[in-house]
Amino acid sequence: MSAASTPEATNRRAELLRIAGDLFAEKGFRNTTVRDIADAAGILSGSLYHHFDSKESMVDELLQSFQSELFAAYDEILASEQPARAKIEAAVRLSFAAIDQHHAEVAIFQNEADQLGRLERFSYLADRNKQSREVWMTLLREGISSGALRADLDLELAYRFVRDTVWVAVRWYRPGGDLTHDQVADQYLTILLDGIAS
Amino acid sequence: MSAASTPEATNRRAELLRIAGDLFAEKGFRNTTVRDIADAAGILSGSLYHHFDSKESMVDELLQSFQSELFAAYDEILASEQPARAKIEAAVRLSFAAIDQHHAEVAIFQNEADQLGRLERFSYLADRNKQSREVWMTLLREGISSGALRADLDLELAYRFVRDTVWVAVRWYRPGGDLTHDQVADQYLTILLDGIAS
DNA sequence: TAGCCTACCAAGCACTTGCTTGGGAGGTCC
DNA sequence: GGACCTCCCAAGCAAGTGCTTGGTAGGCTA
Repeated sequence: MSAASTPEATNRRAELLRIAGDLFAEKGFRNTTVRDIADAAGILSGSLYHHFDSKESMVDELLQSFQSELFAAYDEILASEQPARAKIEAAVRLSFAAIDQHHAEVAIFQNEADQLGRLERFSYLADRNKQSREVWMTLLREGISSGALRADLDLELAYRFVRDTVWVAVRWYRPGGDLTHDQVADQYLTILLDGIAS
Repeated sequence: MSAASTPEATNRRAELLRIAGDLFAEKGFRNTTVRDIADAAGILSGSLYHHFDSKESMVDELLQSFQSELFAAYDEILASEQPARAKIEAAVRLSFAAIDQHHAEVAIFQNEADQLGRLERFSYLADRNKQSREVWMTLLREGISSGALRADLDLELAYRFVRDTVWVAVRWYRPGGDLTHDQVADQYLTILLDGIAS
């Protein structure tokens, strides 16, 4: 019925979660069937329910553990002692590192957050969304007041611009490709900070 | 069996298509059932098949007519006699106008192109993707060779950056909101061209 | 007024969906 | 060697899926 008493004890469970996450990221949550997951794992669909309560709980676990890790890292940057511009660069780099190391989770969050967020179980997604907004707005405000960023920026639009440009890269970036995530982050930062005009 | 001999003759059909498009955009294609569409239209699901062959043909018609209109407009900009920077600005503005006026179609294309593209019927989506790449790469190259854009740009990454930042706005932009699509385009262009740094 | 048309309903078919049930093979612990 | 545990299979259920079928009401045309 329930999973192992200590979830981390069994790594079969962790592997099933990884397989499910990859499929959710590739085909979408609703578009991935429990039979798809079971096939990819080499077992029958019913056997998945020895490890997990439901399909929902799989994606729930993936998103929660990823987000708690991500936001802890954001908080560290916010609390650090460095110039505003360096903080922004660090936050952008962190996001690209997340795309590299937690590709499935980022993709799932980007593609399914709107849909899942309507379910009560996933109401924390809206909270994390607000939290993300506060992180970036704080960084942008610090940047403006310190003189590192243009004072004539529309804060709200600038926030959306930064947020979107950072996370949308999950659509094409593939771990192990030509460029490392830090190289991509460098290029994005030069464009974001200084623009493409000469 | 088949639809009206002249599709534009009946506007009931056009309205059903609009209703379906809104639902596809909001809930996703697979996640929208023919019963959802019929409910929203106030008829029974079977009655939809008097107007359309299949659910697939509905989204097909939406995407094809939108894209043929969009790329005709891009071609006009490419062929026009104006400086490289003005062409880029025009192309960005055109994209935001499309988000405003064809919100559902843009959202569907952004969210479903990867999935639908795997079906042979929607193989033209990949062609349009290449065509879009050629449009933007041409604009960027003209910008660099004319001196309007920085010469040290990574063309490939710059293209992805521009493409993504333009279309991803469909996620939050809502027609009839605080800002017009042209105001949003202005803000995006200042950031894209000159960056957020001071 | 006969023939045809558009737009729809009522019912249901074949299939897919997430999930449940009962059980069994192989290992571990005392 | 008995009790327990982990991990899985075999079979199937109820709900939901896209789509089909036969039919009907009301209008338009000759």
